[in-house]
Amino acid sequence: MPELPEVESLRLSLIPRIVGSTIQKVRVLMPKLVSSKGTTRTVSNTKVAEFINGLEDTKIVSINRRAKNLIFNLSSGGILLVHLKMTGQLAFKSNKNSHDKAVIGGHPIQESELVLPNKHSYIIMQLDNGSLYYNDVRQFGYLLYFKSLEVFEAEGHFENLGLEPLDQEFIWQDFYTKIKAKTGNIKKLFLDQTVVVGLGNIYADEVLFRAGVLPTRNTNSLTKVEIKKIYEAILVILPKAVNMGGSSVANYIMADGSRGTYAHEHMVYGRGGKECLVCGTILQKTVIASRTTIFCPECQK
DNA sequence: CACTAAACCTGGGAGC
DNA sequence: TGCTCCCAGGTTTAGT
Repeated sequence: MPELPEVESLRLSLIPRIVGSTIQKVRVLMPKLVSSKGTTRTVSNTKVAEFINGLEDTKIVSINRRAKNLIFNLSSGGILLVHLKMTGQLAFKSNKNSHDKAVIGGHPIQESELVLPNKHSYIIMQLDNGSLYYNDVRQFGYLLYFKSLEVFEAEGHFENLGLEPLDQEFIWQDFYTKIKAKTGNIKKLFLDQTVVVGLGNIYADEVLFRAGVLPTRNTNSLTKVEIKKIYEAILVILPKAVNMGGSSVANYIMADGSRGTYAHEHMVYGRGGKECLVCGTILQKTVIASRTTIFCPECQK
């Protein structure tokens, strides 16, 4: 899936298009997607009806993000929570036939040809100014409706999430303290979202490469200097990736179907067996927490 | 507790 | 052209 830069780029591309729009009609073609996370998802007709009734005739007031979740605040006081998991997409088609190109960080992003709806458009929302499609090839994602902030908070969806790396609150001392309180290898720690959120398999490897730290290193062996390098790498890589619309490795797209260009900046992700772009050493591949992990044995210690 | 593997799914690419 | 196997941006849950 999209990691933080992709979810954030999607959010930024959605805001000018659908904040202020009213949801008129909702169609749920894949009922399990509106139900709670989990491995086997079964959904009652009542649950689907609650989802549809909660969203119809309500206005999208704002769109926020926590970790890799998108949070739509509705004029009714209700909340729509969207998680894209591996292959989710939110694509908007305007009623107007205009070519409206995505502009992220001041730079227009190249458009792709996206047919909407398509065979994986499983939830379709008709807005007053266009249509919003939730597509998801692998069907891992979910869209959850909560009738109020109180109900949403009571469910404790975000309770184990760590620091938001793009926030002002992401300060060095907090990061250092939190990381020192954990054990286990640093890559696994990034993937589990408990210290800092938003890094996934791509950005965990990219950050560790930039910081010069091996992904296999146990947190209790990391020096203060090394942790500082990791902290600084996060602060450089994530904003830059957002500015470039994220990494479109396979099917990640923004609201208008355009693709992000940060994949061109990848130093290690997807480059196992190739030469390190800094020192020329062959990049090594290993598996950590069941995920393919790429690193440079020379640049990372 | 900590860690790993499986589960949820479809599709693209590699190799034969 | 087609088959089989492996792999994929995430996260939860079952099993050791």
